[in-house]
Amino acid sequence: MSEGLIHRLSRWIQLSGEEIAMVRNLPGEVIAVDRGDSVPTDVRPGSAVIMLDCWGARTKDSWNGRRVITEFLLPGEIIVFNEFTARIEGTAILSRGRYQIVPPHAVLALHQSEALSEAIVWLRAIRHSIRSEWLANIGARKAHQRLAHLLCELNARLNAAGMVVAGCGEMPLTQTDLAAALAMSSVHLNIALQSLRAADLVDLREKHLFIRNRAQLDELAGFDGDYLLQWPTRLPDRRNLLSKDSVIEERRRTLGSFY
Amino acid sequence: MSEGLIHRLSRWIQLSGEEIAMVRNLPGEVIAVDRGDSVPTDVRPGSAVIMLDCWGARTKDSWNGRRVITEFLLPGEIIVFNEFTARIEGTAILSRGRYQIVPPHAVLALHQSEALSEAIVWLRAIRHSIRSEWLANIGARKAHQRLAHLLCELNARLNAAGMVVAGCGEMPLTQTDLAAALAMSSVHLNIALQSLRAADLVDLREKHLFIRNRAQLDELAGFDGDYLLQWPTRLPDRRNLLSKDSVIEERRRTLGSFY
DNA sequence: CGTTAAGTTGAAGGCGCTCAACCGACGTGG
DNA sequence: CCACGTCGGTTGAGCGCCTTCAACTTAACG
Repeated sequence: MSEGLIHRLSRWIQLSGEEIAMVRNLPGEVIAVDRGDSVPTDVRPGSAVIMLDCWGARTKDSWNGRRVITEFLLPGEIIVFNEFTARIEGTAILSRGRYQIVPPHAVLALHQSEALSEAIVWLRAIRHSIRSEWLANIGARKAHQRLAHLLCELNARLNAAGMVVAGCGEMPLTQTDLAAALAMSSVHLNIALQSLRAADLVDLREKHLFIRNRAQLDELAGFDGDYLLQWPTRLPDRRNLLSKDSVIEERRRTLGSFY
Repeated sequence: MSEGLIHRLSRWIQLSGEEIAMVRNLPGEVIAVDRGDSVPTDVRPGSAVIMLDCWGARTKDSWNGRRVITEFLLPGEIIVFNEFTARIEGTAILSRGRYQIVPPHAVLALHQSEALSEAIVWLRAIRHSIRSEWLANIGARKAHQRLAHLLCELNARLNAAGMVVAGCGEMPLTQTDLAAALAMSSVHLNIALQSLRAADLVDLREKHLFIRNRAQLDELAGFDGDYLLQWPTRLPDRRNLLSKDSVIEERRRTLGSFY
């Protein structure tokens, strides 16, 4: 079902045929949506939402009625809901497509696989790291650099799902969306975007993002993809630090707690 | 040892004498530090850092050499390190004091207590929610409102540790620190601060924060403390949704995964 | 005392905001 | 089939928030 997710997971781990089948045949309601829809806030804790082929965003309605985007959800990305998730942010749909709600028992089943469990935790760590980088991005860069940085990131994340061909991938975000994520007005975002276009760095139109000069764009943005944790060192072997039972218990407890 | 942490934990759960003793007698090296120091990056995964009586910050060195603060660590707050933590951000010390590094086995021991485990997860959820709010804060508010909002937050967090008396608490952050957290220049932060002072809303000097007019400050900042999750509803009882074994397993797996 | 860190102030300028109008594409309904 | 409304994108004008640079003060500390 979700080839994007499988592609992402396969980036770090060798999935067995059984595991691939498990992911591909995940149970749970598949929901067809369009831009403007949102994921219900009463998703059962422990469930996971998989963006099958639509884009989404975590949003917050802040002061003055401004809707801020705190995080983008790309096709093939997975997010596990819990008691807090809905209280913190909303979940908006930004493009036509489908997502899936995987019930708690199936999420648990995924975690039975050592490799899948590790990969899912890793994906979550990536999302956390991205938020951190966003704060740094907004805090330190000028508008056109911020935009360049975000486009680099989105391109890399799309690429991680195998959705970039020849530097070009589908990217249905509106300029308003980008502005809401980058803490700037849509008017100025338009200007920043055009400066990138004028320099022939990116081509962003008809819902597609085309990086025309990756090296130069990275340079302008000061982009270093390390924070995306795309090329992980293997998790350190902790079996020599703790007893065997402790290892299992510790994995259960702390792999999920990375900040 | 860490009365602030105990105070924070007690906010939601009734700690037994045994649990209080367990927290108070946590093992692990206590380290005396001063502003400018930092927590080593090679903290063993699974360890926890407790800010006993010093302030800290997670920092990121972004483009142009700017050091951005992504998160403040207040006295009595606890953060569990894992394999990713150090790769994502540094951990700087902002005031003289002491922190403690609790070894993995002791962190696991804490989690043996149902109540403590729940509370620690809750504290982590709060920290995540705060980051989300920061993005919204920076994205939607003007400089003086951003500052007001942060001061409201800090006051509330200090209060959660029982460290505010008559609206006044110790707060050793420099204006440079505040600026680095709020995505603004220290010069303009100074101006924003003086506008708050002129309106007699806050008094910030000699390392103390005094909220002089809470209602008006909240109003100006558009501050709603809900995101601090200070008045939680109880975690929903999920025992009717899953088998007994599943409940235990699910808690282990998903309580840590809240985004 | 000399040095360093933190806070304060001024001046100058530009980056980015708001407001507003307009265009093109698209979908819908009369 | 056309009229219309909506949405997203683009552009212009004006201005003000905020930044940078710099100098100066004060406090803390050896």
